[in-house]
Amino acid sequence: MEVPARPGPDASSLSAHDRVYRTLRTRVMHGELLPGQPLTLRGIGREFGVSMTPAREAIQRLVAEGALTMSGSGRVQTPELGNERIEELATIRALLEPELGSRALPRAHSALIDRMEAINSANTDAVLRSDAVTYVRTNLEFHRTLYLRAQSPAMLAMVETLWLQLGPTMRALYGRLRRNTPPPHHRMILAALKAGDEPGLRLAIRTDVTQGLRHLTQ
Amino acid sequence: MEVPARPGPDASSLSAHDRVYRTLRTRVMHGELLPGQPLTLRGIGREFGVSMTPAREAIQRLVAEGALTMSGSGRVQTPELGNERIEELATIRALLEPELGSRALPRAHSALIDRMEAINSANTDAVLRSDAVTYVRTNLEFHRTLYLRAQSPAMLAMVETLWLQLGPTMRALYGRLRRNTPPPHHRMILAALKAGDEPGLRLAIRTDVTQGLRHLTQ
DNA sequence: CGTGCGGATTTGTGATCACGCTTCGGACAT
DNA sequence: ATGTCCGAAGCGTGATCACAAATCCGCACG
Repeated sequence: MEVPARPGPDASSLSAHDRVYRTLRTRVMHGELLPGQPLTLRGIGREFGVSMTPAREAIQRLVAEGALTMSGSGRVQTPELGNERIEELATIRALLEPELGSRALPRAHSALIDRMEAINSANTDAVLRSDAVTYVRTNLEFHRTLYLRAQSPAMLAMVETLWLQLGPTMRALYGRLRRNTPPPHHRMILAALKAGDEPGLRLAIRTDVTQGLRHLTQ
Repeated sequence: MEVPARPGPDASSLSAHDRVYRTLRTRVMHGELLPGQPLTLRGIGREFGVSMTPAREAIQRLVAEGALTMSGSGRVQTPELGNERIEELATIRALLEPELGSRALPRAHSALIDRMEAINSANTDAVLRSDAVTYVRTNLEFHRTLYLRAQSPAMLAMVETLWLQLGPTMRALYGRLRRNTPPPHHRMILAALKAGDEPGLRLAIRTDVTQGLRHLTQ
């Protein structure tokens, strides 16, 4: 119905299937859809006012990225990940994201850190309000704001694919345990950035990523 | 026309778009298509005897995986990667593949090593015959045979996505410099496997991945 | 009250078509 | 001989339809 995705900075909303794709993508990544939620081509087409053709392309693309799973009969739903899969994806995040942080560190000026602190406070707000979707969204924004400075588009795209696969699961997990403490390691990340401490930054990011998901699967 | 892809172990060739997708995917990954080669929906449909619809789905899926690039006007071709992108993808390989090797190490029995040595000799043959496509294919088979033992499907899928993006470029690069020496570090990988030397295996894989691509971009 | 079972509905798949845009080739003028 | 322009051909996009398979719901049977 609503959620304009992010018609955003790029003025390339030319094709209908791209608009559908982008909207569904951010919905999945931000955890607006719960794991196992089914999607139908005709339903999506109806919602976006398009026919089945662009809906099918958008769905197919999301399936290829792992944002959605397709059963043998073609039925599509958000993924329901097992613990071993969650830990595997967390491991990959722990391998890639410190590298992105390290590459961003030399280019992380004070304006960037200020912006990250603002996002982090919005994140803390979401925790106190028990707003799972906003929590996930601001958490990812915090990381992406830093990683954009790494100027490593392929690596960032790969990490976003991981976020995409974890989106519904993260929302469900964060919603399950109503944590009332802000994300623990974001302050360590900010401190390491200010100090220019590269090993400390790597460690802070790695523990933020793994710890954030590890104690949820136990 | 030919190249049955790998109708392979899974007997799920039910849908036409899946058959098209799989065939094109292995073509790209093995470097059977040169960088910049254009693809058209009607051409693919004609070749596979299907209409544009399944051809479009297969293409869209490959674009989502980075195996093909789509211009703003919807034109599709194999990617022409710049050096910085190649090095970035090689860095990601260097981060993920040693981890896969390390996870496979405890499960690498002698039968597996024997199979890898057979693949490696086929690889050496391809080098001596200057058969670039076979070289790329056996090289990837060598790695995949090991990584399958890691039982980390998400990580393996991510690495295969990297191979897919590098496919046309690898073929073009290996074809450009007619190397007549076999891949240098495969023997080190095999030796580390036999010795159960985990740090040595990580190093051997990392250098095989980076060195294999690094001295090609210079 | 639980358990199969059968028909109606809904779903994905693939083919076909119309539309608008991009691209490429040749003719013309310079 | 070179550059420009215009037309035709080819392209991707999206809508619609027919078909087969899967799913769902209610009814009958145990």
